Amino acid sequence: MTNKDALKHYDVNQYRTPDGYTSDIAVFTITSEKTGVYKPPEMTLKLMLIKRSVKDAEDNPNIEAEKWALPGGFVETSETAFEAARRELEEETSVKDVHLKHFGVYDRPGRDPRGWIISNAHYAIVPEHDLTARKANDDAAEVKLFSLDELKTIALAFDHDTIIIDAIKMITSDLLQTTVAKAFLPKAFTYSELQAVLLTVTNDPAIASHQSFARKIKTLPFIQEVKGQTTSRTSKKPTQLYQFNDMEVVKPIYTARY
Amino acid sequence: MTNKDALKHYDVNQYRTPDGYTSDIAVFTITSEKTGVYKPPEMTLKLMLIKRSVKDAEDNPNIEAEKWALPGGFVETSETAFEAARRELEEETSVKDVHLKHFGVYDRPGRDPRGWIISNAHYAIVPEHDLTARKANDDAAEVKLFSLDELKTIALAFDHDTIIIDAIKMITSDLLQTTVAKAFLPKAFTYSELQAVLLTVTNDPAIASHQSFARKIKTLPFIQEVKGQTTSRTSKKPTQLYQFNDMEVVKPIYTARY
DNA sequence: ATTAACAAACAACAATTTGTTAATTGAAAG
DNA sequence: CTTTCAATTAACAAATTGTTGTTTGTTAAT
Repeated sequence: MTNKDALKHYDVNQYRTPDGYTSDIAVFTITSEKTGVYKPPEMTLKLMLIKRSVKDAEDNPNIEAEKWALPGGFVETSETAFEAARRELEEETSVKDVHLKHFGVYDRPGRDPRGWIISNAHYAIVPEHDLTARKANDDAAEVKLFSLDELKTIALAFDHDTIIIDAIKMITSDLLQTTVAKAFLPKAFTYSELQAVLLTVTNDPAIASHQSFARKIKTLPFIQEVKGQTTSRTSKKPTQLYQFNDMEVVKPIYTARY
Repeated sequence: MTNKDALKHYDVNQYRTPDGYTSDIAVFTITSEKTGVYKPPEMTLKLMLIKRSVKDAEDNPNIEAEKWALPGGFVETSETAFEAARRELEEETSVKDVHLKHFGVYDRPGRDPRGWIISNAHYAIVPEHDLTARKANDDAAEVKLFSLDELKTIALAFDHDTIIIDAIKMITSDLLQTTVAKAFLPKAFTYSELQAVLLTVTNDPAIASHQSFARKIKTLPFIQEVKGQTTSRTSKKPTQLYQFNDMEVVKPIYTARY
């Protein structure tokens, strides 16, 4: 094999190599504040952050201590950053099968005082009740959910402020332009539950109007009725359940209404 | 400063570090085949690839020789992968100010036989005439533009087949869902030129129909008429020129028509 | 000078979708 | 029995789209 010969001559150290490769995760959840029985919930999009502890696991002073940060950690040689994110998320929250998506790389020289460390950033969507089982580990003194407004007011470690801005931008456009909203919802949901999810990131009147949205959901090719299935979660009158099918759509901005 | 104390205890070598960090670029262009004078052009989306030479710059056997590959190279400590992409693209094609966007990271263990090498992938949009000035460098025996159909038939280096599939997916959805189309067009363009760009990645009837698209372009909030400016590039009758303004829009799939 | 050719622009009308307001339904709660 | 309320249905005007056909401005051939 000709690659073998070439490898003999290849010196892996002719370039300076990074000092580390980390995987960070912006964990989003939507908290549902029930406004009463037989009412649709009020939903708020929140981001989970951990407070970096004063001492690390070996009892040494911790870097960027007492600031809020995205959960994450070093990627191992045997895994991808995506797999590392899944592993770390399970260590942190004991949740498997979360929706996870890469959204950016952060590699600005000097972004981490420990050296040339590249961060591969992902966002995750975790249902609220799965986060209640979360627990702080050695490196994380505290875990807390922040609304997008609260985020503006706190001190963040490293360049996590930049990463978080990008994460919010990405989850916002994905919620509106893809079917990820399904990761926030039960398999079968009502039109008003879907609507509440979307309203956490938009105030588009065509989505905010009950009549328009209830009429529209019936015609969306990527959503279908669950025939004969209803629930009374959101109203006294039993209401139709819907589910996403596996269709993915891309709609041009050039054919939309303005 | 408390970070200083923490750094004394931080051992940069406690984790295995990557053997390299590269920046790869999927360079897209649209070739305009003029179908005649005073006619709108036929456009085709193409990807520029380089053929890896048998020997490298030091006259040693080259890795993945004679396969087609994305241009790219190692990121230096003093720069981001994005800056490296810009630098390499200028070295390769002598073009500055190209539209450039990150779209993925490739870090599967074993993807590169030289070691643990992480690729940060970008796509670039370069006007066709800027690519004519391109020249092969030491590492690149040959440079060629491939249509999306031709790409399926050739041997690609490393995991560049996967990277290219993702690049095409990304530029397709960006062309339709953002205003990047402007990077393929002159500052002022006709409705049929914009239409031709979009038709390289979609066959949506609302875009393909001349009447519908010509009527629609007047109502798009992110495009405006260049008052009183016309051209005869595409027809004998002088036709109105348009330009993108700086508005960015996000249109939900939930309010589109199906 | 007249005419053919042709993309762009415009017109017109039916079909469809949306915005809006109002009425109805079904079950819970008092 | 009545009230309450989210969901659903109805109805109609307003706006947008699909479609077909006509006009316009210019080039090029006769």
